[in-house]
Amino acid sequence: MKRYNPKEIEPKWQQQWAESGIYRASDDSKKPKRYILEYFPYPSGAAMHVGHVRNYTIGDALTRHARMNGYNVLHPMGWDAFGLPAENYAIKTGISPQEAIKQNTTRFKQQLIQMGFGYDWSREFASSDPEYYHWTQWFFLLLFRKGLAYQKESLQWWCPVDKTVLANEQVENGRCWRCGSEVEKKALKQWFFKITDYADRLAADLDKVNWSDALKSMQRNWIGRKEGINITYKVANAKTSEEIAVFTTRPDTNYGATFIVLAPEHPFIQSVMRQTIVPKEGPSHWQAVEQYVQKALAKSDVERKEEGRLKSGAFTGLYVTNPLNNKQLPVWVSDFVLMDFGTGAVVGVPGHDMRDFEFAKQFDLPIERVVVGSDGDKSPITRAEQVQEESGKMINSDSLNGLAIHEATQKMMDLMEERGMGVRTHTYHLRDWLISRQRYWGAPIPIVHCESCGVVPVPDDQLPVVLPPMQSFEPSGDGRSPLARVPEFVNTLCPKCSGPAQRETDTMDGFACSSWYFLRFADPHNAQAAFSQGKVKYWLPVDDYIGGAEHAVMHLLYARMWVKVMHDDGLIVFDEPFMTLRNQGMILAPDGQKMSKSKGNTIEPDLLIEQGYGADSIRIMELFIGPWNQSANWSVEGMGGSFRFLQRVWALTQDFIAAKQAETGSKEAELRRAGHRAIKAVSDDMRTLGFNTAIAALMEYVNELYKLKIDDPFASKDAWQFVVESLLQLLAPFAPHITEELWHQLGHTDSVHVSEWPKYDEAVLTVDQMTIVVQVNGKVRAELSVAANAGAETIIEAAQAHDRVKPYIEGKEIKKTVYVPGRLVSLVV
RNA sequence: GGGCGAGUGGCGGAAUGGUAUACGCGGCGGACUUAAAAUCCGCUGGCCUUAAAAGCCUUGAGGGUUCGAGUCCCUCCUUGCCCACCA
Repeated sequence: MKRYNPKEIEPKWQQQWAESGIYRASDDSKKPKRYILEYFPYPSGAAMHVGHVRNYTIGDALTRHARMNGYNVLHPMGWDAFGLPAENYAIKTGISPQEAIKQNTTRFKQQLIQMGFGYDWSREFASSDPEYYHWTQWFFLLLFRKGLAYQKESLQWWCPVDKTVLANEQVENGRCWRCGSEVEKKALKQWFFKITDYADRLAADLDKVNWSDALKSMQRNWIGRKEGINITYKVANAKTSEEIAVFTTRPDTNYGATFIVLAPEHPFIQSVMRQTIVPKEGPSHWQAVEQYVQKALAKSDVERKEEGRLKSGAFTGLYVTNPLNNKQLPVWVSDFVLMDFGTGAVVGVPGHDMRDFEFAKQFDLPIERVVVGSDGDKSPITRAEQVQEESGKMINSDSLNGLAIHEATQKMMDLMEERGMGVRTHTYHLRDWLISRQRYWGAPIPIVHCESCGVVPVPDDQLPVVLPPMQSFEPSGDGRSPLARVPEFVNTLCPKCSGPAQRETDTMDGFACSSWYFLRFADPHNAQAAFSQGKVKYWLPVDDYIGGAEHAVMHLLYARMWVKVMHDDGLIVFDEPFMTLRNQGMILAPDGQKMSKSKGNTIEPDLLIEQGYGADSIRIMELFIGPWNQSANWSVEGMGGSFRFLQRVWALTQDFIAAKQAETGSKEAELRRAGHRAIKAVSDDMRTLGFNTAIAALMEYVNELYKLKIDDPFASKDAWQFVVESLLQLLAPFAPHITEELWHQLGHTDSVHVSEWPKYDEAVLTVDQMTIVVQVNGKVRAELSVAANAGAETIIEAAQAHDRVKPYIEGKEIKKTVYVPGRLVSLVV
C-alpha cells in the first residue's frame, strides 16, 4: 500500500485544477449564484503566515461546499496593491513599487495555490493596474460631480515619518496606524469625500445586513450620532455684541452650569488674542490667553493625552449670561475642548461631568448639584456625580425639579427652543474622509488646476491619468507629493480653456481603491466601463465576505459609502455591498502573542508543507483548532493530529480498494447508519459554520469505520463504497487534495469538488432501541434501554421499577413525573 | 470613562433548558517489532477507596427561576477587543 504523501499528490492536483479550470465562474448559469469573497490582500514583502491562511481556508471551504450544493460560485482573488506597505517595501529594497508588486504578488499567489485554494484566477487584477485605477479615477469624478468630493484647507493629521496626511480613522491613540509614530497637526489644503452626508444611512442600513453585533456596534459607535442642542450664550461684558454657541447632549443639567470653556482653536479665542473682542473694562486677560493658546497648540496629541486628568486653561476676562437664571458664567480656554467636535465650546457643569469637575477643581470654580441619585443624597459634591437616567431626579432646577433625567432633557430642549435660547441639533463622531495623500504610490487624483478656470475635472476620455514612473519617489515632507517633482506630469493644458494648467499631484488613499474592487470582480476586464451593470446585477451583492475585524471603521465604512453613491446614481440596484460579513478569529503564536515578522514568531505554511504535513493538514488544523470566529493559539502538536486524521482516511480507503469485496457482510445496516449520521452532522454544521465540530464529526465517523472494519472487513461492498465515498465528499471542502486523489483512485473521472453533496435519509437514522435517562429529584440514577416505539406510560413504569431507581422512591410519594420523549424521565419525591 | 464579547479537565475545545467534559492534543497501559519510530487497540475531571462497586463534588464567585441550569435572570470578580478629555 502506498503511504499518504502530500508532497506527491498536492502539486499534481493543483496543476490539474488549473488546467481544467473547475474553479472558473460562469456569468451565465441556471444555478443560483453565490459570491464568496475574502478581503483582497496587500502584497507586502512579508509572506503569508498561518494566521492569514485561516481567512482563505474559511472562504475556500464555504466555496467548495456551496459548489457541491448546486450553486454557481464566484470566488475571485486580486491585490490591494496601491498604498504605503508596497511603497515602503519598495523604498527599503531599492526596487520600484511596480517591480515590488510584481514580485510580491507572484509570491502570494504561489502561496495561495499551494494551499489548494480554488480561485477563479481568470479574474485576477491589482488595484495598481492602470486598467483598474482608470475607473477608480472615474468614480472620483462621479463623487466630484455630485459634490461629494471637495477641497478644504484645514489643520490635518500629519505623519512625520510617512510624510503624508492621514484620515481620522487612520490615527490610533494619536499615532499613525501604519508606522506608529506620533502624528502632528498641519495646515494643508486637502481633498475630502463627504461621507458625513451618508452618516445616518450608514448607521440605519446596518439593520439590513447580517453582520456580528460586535462589528455593527463598532460602526455605529464610530459614526456616533448624538442628539443635543446648540445653546446660544450672549457675552455680558464685551465692548461689542458677541455670542457663543455651545453644543450639549445634557441641557437638563444647565441650571448647574458654572462656566464656559472654548477650544484654543476657537475663532472667538483667536479674536480675544487679537483683541478684537475685549471686555468693557479694557483688555486685561488677552496676554494670558495668548500664552496659553500658543503653548497648547504646540503640544502634540499624545502630549495632550499624557497630561491626563490634570486640566490646564486660561480665563478670558469675559462672561456670558445663562439665560435660564441670569447667572454670569466666566469664559475660559482649555485644550481639553476639541475644536472639531460640536461647536468647539463646552458649557461646564462640574457637578455632573468628570472633566468639568476636574477643571473646576483646578481653577476653583463653583460646583453645584442639580441631579440627585436614587438614594436622595444631596450632600456637597466631592466628585463628579455620574447619575444615570433611570435613577436621577432633578433638583435646584426650577420647573424641572422632580423630573427624571430623560424627561428633563426633552422638557429643557422644548423650553429653550420656545424662548429662542437654542436649537435642537445632532452631531457625529464621524468626520469627512480625507483622501489625498502626499505619496507616490497611489491613483493620481484626476483634477487639473487652471489659473483662469480653477479646479477642472479631467474629462472621461482622458482617463486614466497615468502614474508616471519615477526613479526616486521618496516623500518630500514639505506637504507636497513627489509627483510635484515631475514637470512632464504636472504641466498640462486645461481641458476647458486649453490654457496652461497644472495637474493635481496628490494621490488617493489606498482605501479609495479598495472601495469598489468587489464590483470589478464581476466584470474584471471591461475596458469600456467600470463594470457591466448586468454582470454586477447578477453577482452582487457579495453573499459571504470574510476577513478580520480590523477593517470595521475603515474599509467596511468606506466601501458602504461608495456603494450608496453608486446606488443613488443608478449604477447599481442594491445599496449594501456585503450581506453577510464573517470576522474570523486571529491565529496567535503558540505563546499567545500576535504573529509578526519583527517578533520572529510567524509560522509560514511553506515550511509546514516542506516538512511533509501538506496543505490539507494545515487547512484541517486552521479550522479544527477552535470556532472560526474566535482567536486561537497555533499548536505545533495539533498539526500532528490533523495529519494523523488524514492519514487514517488515506489508509482506510487504500485498504478498501485493495480488499477482496463480497456482496454482503454482517454490518451493512450499521455502516449505512454511520454514513447517514455523518452526512447529517456535517451538513448541519456547515450551515452554522461549525467547521471545528464538522471535522470532529468526521473524525468520529472515521473512528467508527475503523471499528466496523474489524467485524466486517469490507465484506458489505456496496455499503463500504457508500461510506467511503461519503467520507471523501464530506471532507472535500476542508481537504481538497487528498479527497480528490482518493476519489479518482476509487474510479471516478470527474472531480470530487463538482460532485453532488451527499444526502441523508431520516429513515436510516432511526434505531430500534433508545436510551432513556432516569432522574430522581434532579439526579441521574439510571439508564433505561427501551424500544424506540415504546409509549410514555410503559417507559415511566419501567423507570419506577428499575433496580437503581427503587431505593430512592420506595415508601415515598411521587409528587411529579416529567417525561421528555426520547430523552429522560424525571421523578420528584 | 463609553461600547461589545468571553470565563468549562493538564491544554485547544464540545454541549436545541434534559446523561457536562464530544473531538483532538498531551499522558498512561497493551499489541506489533531484535529494537526504536510509525501504526493499531484500550484507559485518562476531582474526592473517597489497595482495587472495584457505590457515593459525593465539579462549567470564575454568590444568589434566583425550574422537576432539571454550562445554558435563562440578578449581583460581583477576572479577562479580551474596539473607541475615547466626543461635551
